[in-house]
Amino acid sequence: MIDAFAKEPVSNGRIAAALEEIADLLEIEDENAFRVRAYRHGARVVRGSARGFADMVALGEDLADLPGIGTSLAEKIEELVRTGRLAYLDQVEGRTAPGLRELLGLPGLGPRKVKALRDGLGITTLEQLESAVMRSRVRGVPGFGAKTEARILASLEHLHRRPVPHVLWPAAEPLVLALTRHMERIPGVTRVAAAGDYRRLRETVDRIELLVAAGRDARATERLLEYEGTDRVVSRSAKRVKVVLRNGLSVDLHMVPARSFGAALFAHTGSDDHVATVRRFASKQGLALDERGVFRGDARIAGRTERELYESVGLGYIEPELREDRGEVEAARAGALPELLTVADIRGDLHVHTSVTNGRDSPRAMVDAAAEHGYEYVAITEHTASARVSHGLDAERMARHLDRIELLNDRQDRIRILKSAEVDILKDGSLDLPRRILDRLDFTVSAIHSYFDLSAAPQTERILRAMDDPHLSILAHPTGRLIDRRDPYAVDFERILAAAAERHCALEINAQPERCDLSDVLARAARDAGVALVVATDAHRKEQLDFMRLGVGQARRAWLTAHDVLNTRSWKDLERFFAQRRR
DNA sequence: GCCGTTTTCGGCCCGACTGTTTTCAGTCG
Repeated sequence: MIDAFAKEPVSNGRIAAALEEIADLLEIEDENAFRVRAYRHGARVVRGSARGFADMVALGEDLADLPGIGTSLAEKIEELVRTGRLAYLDQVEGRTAPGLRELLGLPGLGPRKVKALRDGLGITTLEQLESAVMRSRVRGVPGFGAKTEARILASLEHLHRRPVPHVLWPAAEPLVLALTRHMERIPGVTRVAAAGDYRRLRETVDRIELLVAAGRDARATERLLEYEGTDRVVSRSAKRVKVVLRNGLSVDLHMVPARSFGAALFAHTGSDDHVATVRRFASKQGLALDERGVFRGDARIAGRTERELYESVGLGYIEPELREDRGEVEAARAGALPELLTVADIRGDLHVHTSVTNGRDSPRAMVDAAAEHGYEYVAITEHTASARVSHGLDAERMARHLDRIELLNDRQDRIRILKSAEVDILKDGSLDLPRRILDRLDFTVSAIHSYFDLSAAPQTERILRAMDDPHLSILAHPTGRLIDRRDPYAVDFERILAAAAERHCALEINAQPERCDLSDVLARAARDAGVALVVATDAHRKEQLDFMRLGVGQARRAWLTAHDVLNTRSWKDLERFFAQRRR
């Protein structure tokens, strides 16, 4: 049935991009804002779905049953999936110029101003805008003045210099910590907190949001400008200052009174959708919720802490990682929020490399570092031979390596060293070690490192075949994506999940910052499909063992509890789980 | 365009900030 449609199924990403483009173009046309929002929301639903919309269409499911998708969006998505085209998008594109969407991306330019530029000066591209700004023609358009013109020029120059819209979470962390320390040293400052994507542990961060509570004369916004990493000021007022750091990341600093700190933290932590949903929930009860607090009429009934805010509207406290409008508000109302995994629950790291293959530190050093983390066990998982670039071990070298690991284990009793390997899954789905070696291992971490561009059918078969081998215990970095660098390989993920659940194969949440693989969305789908998960760092040097915090963060974003994650268990229990695979 | 224990029409979050069109529209978060 699925084959009745186009050979290359239309991806969720492509559907979402089409809906977003319609939203952008309609916005420029000054279409009803709620209609625009409906397209944007639809795009988010598609992008956030673990299931392929193309599959759902192929199975004859009614897309309009999904929240945020109505009959109109459902029809358009089906058309796109079936034909690869979307007539409505072509139509809207046909009446607008292609460069206009880029103009919308400039700070200070919204749909109305973009429209005014087009109607007034015929500007439809960044180049035309730049030329008009240079000749001071923009200030002649109604609604524009010399200041706006100067700001546009600054934005354009900035655009030429830096196409870096975001950083991976761990790159934001030292900046957040340094900024926090800088602000905390200012006399009169009583509290500093980071909010935004950073606080929600999103895999990437495109802006640092910092809240500061201070006495009236602390002049905290001015002091931010003294921070050595500050490159330039974008905007500034008594309550808010926005700067760009030397590395290109922007920082928004909000001055907040202590009595509103919780409400402001809530509002700036986001996500926007979560905040909107909680606000709607409050308003149904006759309560008004904004950055200052929760109000019944003129009376403030909450605002000092987030917990107080949630409770005042009849919800349990919702952890930041859950605030994505993915059902957490309903769960909080029903008292059904999960008790999320914590770093303290983790008893060991199951994916660690050493200098024996492509790691930096010796096995001894990695084991010591793992012991210092308080772990009960650590698995040394070297690459196998076919992973040539990683100096992978062939059968003979792996045998000698395992001898040495056994020796190392005997010589210390701080931590149990597990014998494992990151076994390459070859093109035909077989594992890259002979059975006699695989039998010596406590378990394996198996992964794809080659032929990323197979189409979905053979790639899926390859992985299923690998899972048929009882030696495959954990499928590592299951989608192969590298954030901003490489898309996930094409695969029928639902079949992978079904097979993993049936065969007791665990799936990894790989905590390398540019992997975060599985993603939050897919990890949640895996859990829902009954698949056991592992959070592991894939550390190649001892400091990288700290990536566990990021991996646990992604697991929390996936609603996982300690129960869902295998490496919260003792080795004895873990061994029992892996033994289910090998009769 | 979506949605409904105020259900098929009429809402949909809203206040702060900015620049400019001097009394408020547009943008942002």
